Amino acid sequence: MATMTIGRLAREAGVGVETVRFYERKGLIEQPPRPLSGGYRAYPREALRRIGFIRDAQELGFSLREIDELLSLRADPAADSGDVRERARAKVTEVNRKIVELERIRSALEALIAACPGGGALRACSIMDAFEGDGDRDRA
Amino acid sequence: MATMTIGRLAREAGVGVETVRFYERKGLIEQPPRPLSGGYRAYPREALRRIGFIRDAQELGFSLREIDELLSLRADPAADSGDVRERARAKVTEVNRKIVELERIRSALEALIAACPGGGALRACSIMDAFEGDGDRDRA
DNA sequence: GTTGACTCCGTGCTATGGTACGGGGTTTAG
DNA sequence: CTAAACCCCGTACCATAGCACGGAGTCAAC
Repeated sequence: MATMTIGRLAREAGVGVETVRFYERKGLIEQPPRPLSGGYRAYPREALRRIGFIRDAQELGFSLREIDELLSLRADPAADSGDVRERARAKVTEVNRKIVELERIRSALEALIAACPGGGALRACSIMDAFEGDGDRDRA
Repeated sequence: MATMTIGRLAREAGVGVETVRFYERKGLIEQPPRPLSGGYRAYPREALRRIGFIRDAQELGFSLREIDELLSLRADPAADSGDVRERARAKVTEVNRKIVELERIRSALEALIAACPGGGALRACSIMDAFEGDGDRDRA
């Protein structure tokens, strides 16, 4: 069969069984079909990719609520596709901002690495000396 | 004078006063000098940039503990600069991974935007259809 | 020298994202 | 048909990252 139990899904996804149930309660993964009168959940393999996406997005600073928003962006005939496009574009902007900030941090780290090439007599330097942060975030 | 009170610092940084004190307790910003016998904290303007960095890094999925690690990467003569370089390089690798994942998410969003150009009769599509996630994270 | 805004500190509460537990029911293998 | 391994659900507990509060001290201005 092409389905798996919750235990196997959790193991393969590298999370706990409780985490899968937690995501289900939060609506991040849909409750899979199960034999009437209380049998076990039978997950399609696709659920594995979905959990992978959730974990990836979490490491990038998206909350579960935001991940739910990402996942519920869908273009089906029943939805207002203009609205979906708009929200998707907003997410792209957000992602681009994150990439820019990560690149700034990377630059700062690389400057730090370059600045201390050996056990020489260097002036103290930290990541803040190289980080180009202007604190523009709250001037909206 | 070139210093500011905690209230002003918090306002300009866009955080609460309690948050500043919280960061101080956690060692993320050092306790500023203050008149002996209990006067007010006098923050240098630099503290503003530091808080900016903390907020930026948080939005990118770094925990306060990890941010502390980033901030304490410093190449001063008293430190083992080889070790600092090594840790900095590890952080660069981590940052690069995050950038790659964000680019994958961006591609998926752009595919979604392209796939639903108007109110046409399109097959349902979601971000998962375009996301190239192989779930390799736990095969270490 | 008093008022009002601000700061001090400790303590307690909240939301998020889980993890642990425990008394059951289910499934599969022998 | 029974035992081991797994799953069910609810509830409780935990760490992280703050926010709220309250009584007291401080500072600036009038």
